[in-house]
Amino acid sequence: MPRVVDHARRRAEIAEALWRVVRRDGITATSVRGVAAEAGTSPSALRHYFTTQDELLGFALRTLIERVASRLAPELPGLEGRDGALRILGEVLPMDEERRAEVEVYLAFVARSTTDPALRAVRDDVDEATRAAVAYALQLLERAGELGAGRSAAAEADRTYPLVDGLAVHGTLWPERYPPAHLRRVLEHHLDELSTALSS
Amino acid sequence: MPRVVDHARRRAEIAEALWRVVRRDGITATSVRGVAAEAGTSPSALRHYFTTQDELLGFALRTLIERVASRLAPELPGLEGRDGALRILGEVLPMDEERRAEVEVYLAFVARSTTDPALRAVRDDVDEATRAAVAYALQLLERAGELGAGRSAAAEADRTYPLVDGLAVHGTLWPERYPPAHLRRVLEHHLDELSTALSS
DNA sequence: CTCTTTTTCGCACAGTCGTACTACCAAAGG
DNA sequence: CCTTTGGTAGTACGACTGTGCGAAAAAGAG
Repeated sequence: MPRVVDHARRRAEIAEALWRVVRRDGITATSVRGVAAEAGTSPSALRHYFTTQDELLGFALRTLIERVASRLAPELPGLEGRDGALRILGEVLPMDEERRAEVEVYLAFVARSTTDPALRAVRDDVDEATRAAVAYALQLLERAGELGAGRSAAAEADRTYPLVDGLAVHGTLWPERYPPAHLRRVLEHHLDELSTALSS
Repeated sequence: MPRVVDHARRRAEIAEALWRVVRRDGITATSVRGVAAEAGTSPSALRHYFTTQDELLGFALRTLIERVASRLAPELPGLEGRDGALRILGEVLPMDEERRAEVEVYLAFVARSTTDPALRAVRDDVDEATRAAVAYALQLLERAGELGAGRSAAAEADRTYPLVDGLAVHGTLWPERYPPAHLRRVLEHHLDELSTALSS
């Protein structure tokens, strides 16, 4: 066997290089040559790991999603009550620079995914997974009795999901106007509200 | 005087052609040649109205925003109470195909605006204007006594704005999963909530 | 008619894109 | 040592990009 290289690790490194290029130049100006330069290699070497650009883009997006998911998944079984719900909902929010970068890259991919079927499929999965995560957070509240009388976990999830997504977008696009403290305050205010009884 | 052409109208037509191209091919694949073909002219003729591509993109985005704003502005003074608030908040939501198209194009521009200073400025203005519109809607509720006791119009605006924006994004990206009826139901549920007293 | 001016068209230039192809290089097995 | 093979680099090709330039067309003024 010749020169051994960790294939999976190399692909992941290239994906991370792509994220940096997308953040710096935008997804429109993200080229195979640019990513190769950022990763410190040549376009030809890059093509050894990804035969086509679409494959590279798809892998980079899927890796990004998996990174977020794998950060939340392991501790998910141990979560309970309001703190657990906050932990879940807060994971999507850009509370630090790392997560802000992730959302920023993701937003660029979302725009592209409207006209790219492969990316579109990933986008649909992300929506499904996020919605499920929010629904689970609401169930944690309900189970802990932190959901006010007369409230439906499903109905409140329908409202909480777009709220959290909207907060994530705002916090990512305008971090000065909507800093982490603001996001947290709005989210906590919302959870406070959910704990009160719903008077018809 | 030679062949007279309504300059402003022609520019608007070209902008609309650009919107169609962005929806069809994505903003990444939106080229001067493509827009010219969609508008039924040549790239050279197009260049007579927009000397550079950045100028074309900026004008198209600004025109899109003005279109939404001019639809809401005239009837804004006459709006009152819950119906008025619903009217304002509903304007941003993709309740019909036309508005869904607008939001879709806008989302494409948002992605681009992260790396384009001129578009970025417009994006910042849109955030400011939308936030002000939501705040105004909340004031309408407050003035009509439809804001529950103990509630602050400002604090509820902080929560309502990302909610509406999130609903708009969801309804645009996944119109089958989040159809107009769903958006309206979630929004009304939220307004119902705002009319109740806030128990500390 | 001619002249003038706005609009349009065709062509060309330099640059970048994705990707195919070929040669080279390094390291492990014999 | 040599051979084999995964990885890398260079180069090239055709297509497409934004944009500049010069000529043609078209219509009102004289």
